[in-house]
Amino acid sequence: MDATTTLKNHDLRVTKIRLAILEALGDVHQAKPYGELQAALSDFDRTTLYRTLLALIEKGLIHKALEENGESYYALCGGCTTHAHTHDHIHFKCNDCGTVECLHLSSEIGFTLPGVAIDSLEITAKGTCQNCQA
Amino acid sequence: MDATTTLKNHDLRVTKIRLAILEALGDVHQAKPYGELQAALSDFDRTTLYRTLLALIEKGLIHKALEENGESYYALCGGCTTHAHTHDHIHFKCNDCGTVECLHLSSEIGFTLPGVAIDSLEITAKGTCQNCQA
DNA sequence: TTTATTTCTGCAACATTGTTGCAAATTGTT
DNA sequence: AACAATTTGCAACAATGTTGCAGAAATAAA
Repeated sequence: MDATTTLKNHDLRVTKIRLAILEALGDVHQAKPYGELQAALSDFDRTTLYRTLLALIEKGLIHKALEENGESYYALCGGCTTHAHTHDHIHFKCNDCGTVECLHLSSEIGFTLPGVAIDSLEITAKGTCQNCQA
Repeated sequence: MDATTTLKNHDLRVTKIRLAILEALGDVHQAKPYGELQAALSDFDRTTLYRTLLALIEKGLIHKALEENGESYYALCGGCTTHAHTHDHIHFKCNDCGTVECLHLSSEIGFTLPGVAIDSLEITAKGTCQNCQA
């Protein structure tokens, strides 16, 4: 499915920056930091990028994978909709190359906290990715 | 153990803002957002607060519990040292009252990701805390 | 395809947090 | 009390987040 169709399916008009963002995010399993996106999309206004990211998040096309040192990382969603974000995955950041990946978990992580009702769970693992292991 | 002793034990000079930060963080199990700290410590310069937080983190007295919407949440460490941060806990944020708690896990969370070497793990759960459940 | 309507974009402007350099003030030590 | 080492406050700037608004662009309607 191409980006144009994806946008239409998600109730979004097809515009240059939206197509550009979807293309820039490219790989479904890799999150990109805001700074990198802005550099890649420097033709567009910063405000527009900001608002477009918000719109894409709201419609369930992308999600904020991670926030670190004041910078947000964004990634395409695999199967999220406006009403149901199914993020049964964890984010892994390689301390070496800085790559942030969205990985699916083979097994469910289950645990309870006494007294509290858990709605959502975010797991961020850090370490060394396969490529960076000498 | 009082704050003055704690600072000395951690190789830090005893200054007003450091005592004030430790006091402001108060409860070991609750993380406070930067904005709240700044408001509580408005007598001090913002830069000083910033640098002091860095110093306290480096010496293992406090840790950054969570980063959300560009704001960092800080909490006292329970048993961290300069060289060994033992954060075998998760952070829980109540969507109702906004409270962020550092909770210890009763059981270890164990899982592996194919190919990668995991160094650290951060888990943030969101939901409704005990107080906010009607 | 032209027009109308809705939405999006770019610009200006400002708030907040992060960050560094430097001189003056403070702390711990002798 | 004097000294050396740190720390603080101020100034200054970078980056990100955020809003309002007018002009531009995209879709819907004629």
